[in-house]
Amino acid sequence: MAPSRRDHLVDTALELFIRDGFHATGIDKILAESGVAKMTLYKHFKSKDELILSALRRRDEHFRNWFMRAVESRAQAPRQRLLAIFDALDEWIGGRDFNGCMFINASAEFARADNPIHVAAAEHLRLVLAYVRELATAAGARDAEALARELMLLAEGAIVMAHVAGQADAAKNARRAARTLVDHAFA
Amino acid sequence: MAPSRRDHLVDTALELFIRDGFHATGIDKILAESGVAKMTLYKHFKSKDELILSALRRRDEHFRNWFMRAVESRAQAPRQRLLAIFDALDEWIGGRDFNGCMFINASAEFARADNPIHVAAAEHLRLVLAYVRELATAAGARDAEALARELMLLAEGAIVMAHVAGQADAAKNARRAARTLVDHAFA
DNA sequence: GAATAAATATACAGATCGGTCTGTCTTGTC
DNA sequence: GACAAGACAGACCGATCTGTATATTTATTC
Repeated sequence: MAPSRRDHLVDTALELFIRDGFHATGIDKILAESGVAKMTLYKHFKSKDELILSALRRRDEHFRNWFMRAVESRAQAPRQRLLAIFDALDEWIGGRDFNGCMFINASAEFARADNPIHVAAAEHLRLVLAYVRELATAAGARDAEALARELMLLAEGAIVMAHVAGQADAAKNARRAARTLVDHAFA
Repeated sequence: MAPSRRDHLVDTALELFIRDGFHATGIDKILAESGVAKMTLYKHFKSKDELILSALRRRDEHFRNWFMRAVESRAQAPRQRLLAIFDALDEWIGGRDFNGCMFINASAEFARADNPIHVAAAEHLRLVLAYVRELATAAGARDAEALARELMLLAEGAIVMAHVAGQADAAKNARRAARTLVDHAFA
């Protein structure tokens, strides 16, 4: 079954938003790239912001799905999975299409905390943090919440250092630090 | 001596760029806010991008100046200064005007690595990292480069978690993790 | 006080923005 | 074959964008 026009639109928008940013990507470029008519877009979405929100939702789904599979396929032991987070991160960062975290970027362009787009970005981080907390709990960390938050800091920091400063080995540095923190959390 | 029109322009632009972002801040808004004429702007800057670059340079100067003073006024012992980084960070994040890191935001809006604005953002992180490395070296860490990079990850991660997810205590979590990493680096 | 330089106001150009409207063409169903 | 739904093309709207041109006012300096 062919993807619906709506899905195709969201996929195309997602790609362009990640590559060029939100403000820099005009409606017309999305339409030209996807071959969809303008009226079709506005039949499915009330505004560009709604399209952005749909793209963020899809990205959140895809990313977390990929991430959880990547972590869990790399290690069975819960404690090893906490480190596998950074192996997955390294794979992502090293990929050809890496262009930073879409949600960090969205928060940058829609800075006010009450903007629905910013709220969606915050929710994404909340969900990823919840997953890391699950891993930490399963591993039996003394303070799973604290450990999860610390590992999140390393992960987000690695994304930033890789994207902004071009540090290709950021995830490897993060993994080394994570091992120290994990060891300490179980000592 | 009154600040020059040029300086006033850069200061106003800086404020608006931090608050609303780069693409979302039009030339006209900067002019209206600063009370400067358009021709004056284009006498001093060839383009908006040049104004952005000037704003980034000023921000880099101001921020690193503030940051180094904030760290060094909080602790004398080099090893304590490594932790004071996160106390300074906490003060910044808790401030009323905190709106994320301007350089992370710039890299988000100007995503291509060869864009001069992106390059300027990368340079800022490089300089901050160099300072942290100095602190780590002065403290006599076994591997100052590695420790500095790890602490940078925590710092950038804290900025992201605070701005995107609204985690007001991100710097405190980062400080806790930093203590573990620092202790480990001297063990 | 005249000359000079700088900043001003204002209008405008040309492009692009998000979004609307009209009308045509295709497609599937009865 | 008639009909309805949905996607298409493309003109169009007002607003806004960066950047330019012109002409006036202000301030400094000799």
